[in-house]
Amino acid sequence: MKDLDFLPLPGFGAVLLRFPSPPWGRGIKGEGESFGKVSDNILSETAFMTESAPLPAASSDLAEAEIVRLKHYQAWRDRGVDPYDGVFRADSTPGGLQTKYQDLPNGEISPDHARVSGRIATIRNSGMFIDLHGPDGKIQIFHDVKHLAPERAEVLGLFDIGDIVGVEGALRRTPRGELTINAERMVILSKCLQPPPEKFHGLADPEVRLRKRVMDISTNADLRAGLQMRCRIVSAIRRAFEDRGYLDVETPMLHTIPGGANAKPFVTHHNALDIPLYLRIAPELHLKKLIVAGLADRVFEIGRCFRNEGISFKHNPEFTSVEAYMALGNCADMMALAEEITVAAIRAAQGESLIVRYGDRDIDFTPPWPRKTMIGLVKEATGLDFMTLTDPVEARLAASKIGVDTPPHALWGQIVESVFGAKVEKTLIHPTHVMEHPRDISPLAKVKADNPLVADRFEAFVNGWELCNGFSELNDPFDQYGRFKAQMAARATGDDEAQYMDESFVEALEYGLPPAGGLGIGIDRLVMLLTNSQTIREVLSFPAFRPGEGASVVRRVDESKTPLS
RNA sequence: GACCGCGUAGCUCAGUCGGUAGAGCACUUGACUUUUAAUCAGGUGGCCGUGGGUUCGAGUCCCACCGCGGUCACCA
Repeated sequence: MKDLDFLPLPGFGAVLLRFPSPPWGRGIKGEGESFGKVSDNILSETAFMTESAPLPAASSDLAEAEIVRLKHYQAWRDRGVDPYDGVFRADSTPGGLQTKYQDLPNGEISPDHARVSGRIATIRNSGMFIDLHGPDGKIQIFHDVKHLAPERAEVLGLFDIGDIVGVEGALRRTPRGELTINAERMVILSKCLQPPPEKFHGLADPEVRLRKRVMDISTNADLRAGLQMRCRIVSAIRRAFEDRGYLDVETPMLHTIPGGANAKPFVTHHNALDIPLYLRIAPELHLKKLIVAGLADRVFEIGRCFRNEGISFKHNPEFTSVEAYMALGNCADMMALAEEITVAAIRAAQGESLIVRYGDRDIDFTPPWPRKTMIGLVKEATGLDFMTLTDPVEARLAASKIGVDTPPHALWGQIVESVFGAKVEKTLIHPTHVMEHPRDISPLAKVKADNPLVADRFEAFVNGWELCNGFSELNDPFDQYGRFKAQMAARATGDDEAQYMDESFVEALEYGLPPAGGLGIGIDRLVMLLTNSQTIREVLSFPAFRPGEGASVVRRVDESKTPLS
């Protein structure tokens, strides 16, 4: 056996395991030339000295599994290897190899070599079989321990589940059908000091899942697939807007006046300017300013909004929306656009079918979606016709009689909205455009020419959730100024989510905003529907939660004075 | 914010009527060497969320607090 030919030189760190030529088939034939060549590369990539780290110290409250990992870390150091400073160039990924060699028959060995990196997920047969997980899939690693030199076999034991390693070797498919790399070398690229979650169940406690989010994503294939799907959906949405001539723009997150929505903002402070700044609750006003400015006739922005409100299965303090504005467009254009964009997202998620399975429901997104007025839906559900109950006092009394209580200062439109929210919203399972929202609750939308009580505005509801919001943008600066004044009055009566006067926005309107349609879509909720996720946490990489006491092996070791022995 | 539920080993979970703290995975020692959540035999590992109370005795009962979840409220 030629094992010793390939031992790393003293002081050359990261090449740790060398295995002899495999005792089977074509691997023997190809081994000499390709191995020698690649070997030089790996040696050159990894040939560097590593400083000896200070001896770690472990406090007695470390779990045994943590201490073992620290000892393995130290053992690498003792061999002159920095287990965080390896260099490895992969030419393949686990999932890519699964696809490329899907036709390799059981028991066959490919003449090809591959170099992959990944995280050790399981170790079987005392290191003989290792499952290596990468973002796109997994592949099995095989070590023929019988042919491993004793000094190398010893090093094999320094690998732990969770370590990130690089592996090179020939490809084969085992008689039982598992695509496998016959490892000729394995390199430590990053030592895993924390014991990973239980390999079969992963993390189950919802709190632990949040606090150890990194490991949840790493070990929970469904979560990982959902987050990856989210990214593809967002890309598809971006492409769909660009295909329709919309310019992908960015506007400020820090606002001097929180505007564009009725919501409570997060407040921060700019030191040099010595002014409060608000994390944006909506990009709306800035995007319309860009239309005024003539940057483009069509703009869109996919990005974060922040609202200082409660957390629930469909609310996160920061969330992602897309907003789009179309010069010369109107509310009807936006309803059609909402359908097109949603269909593009569905195609990215599941292909041709527009029937989306969510929980135990099949939701049919086939356009065009039904278009109904809010007043009409409320009348259908309750028998109350708010077109004839236009006095706030009468309206409030009527709502109260059917169990919908509203505050004394509530405007007619707010009462209608409350009844709609209580009696109608939950019933809208299949996509439905709800049109003609009350003017009172639509301070940025044009009123309907034939009915000044309602705005030319719609919201699309799916599964009882609001998914889209769009309208014919109010571009009359006189009207807009008056609407802001009305919002200020509402704020004065205790409505702390009413909007602020934004004089710079009114001034922009005074330069002339062309007639325009605007649309907003809640990305998180759309992704929830398309990934069959029951909570918004499943579609966010790092959902919000209250911080608790952290636990870190490194920190505890640093604080300890007991040397690790 | 209100109510209900949960919190036990690194992870997943049992824990009966209040009476010595349990299993699987992980880790470790050994066996095994073409496994697939490998298997087999032994071993290590606990502030039972935190603090108080009742009791001869509390993981278990009571109170408070912390965290999480659910329902409701709030929420474009």
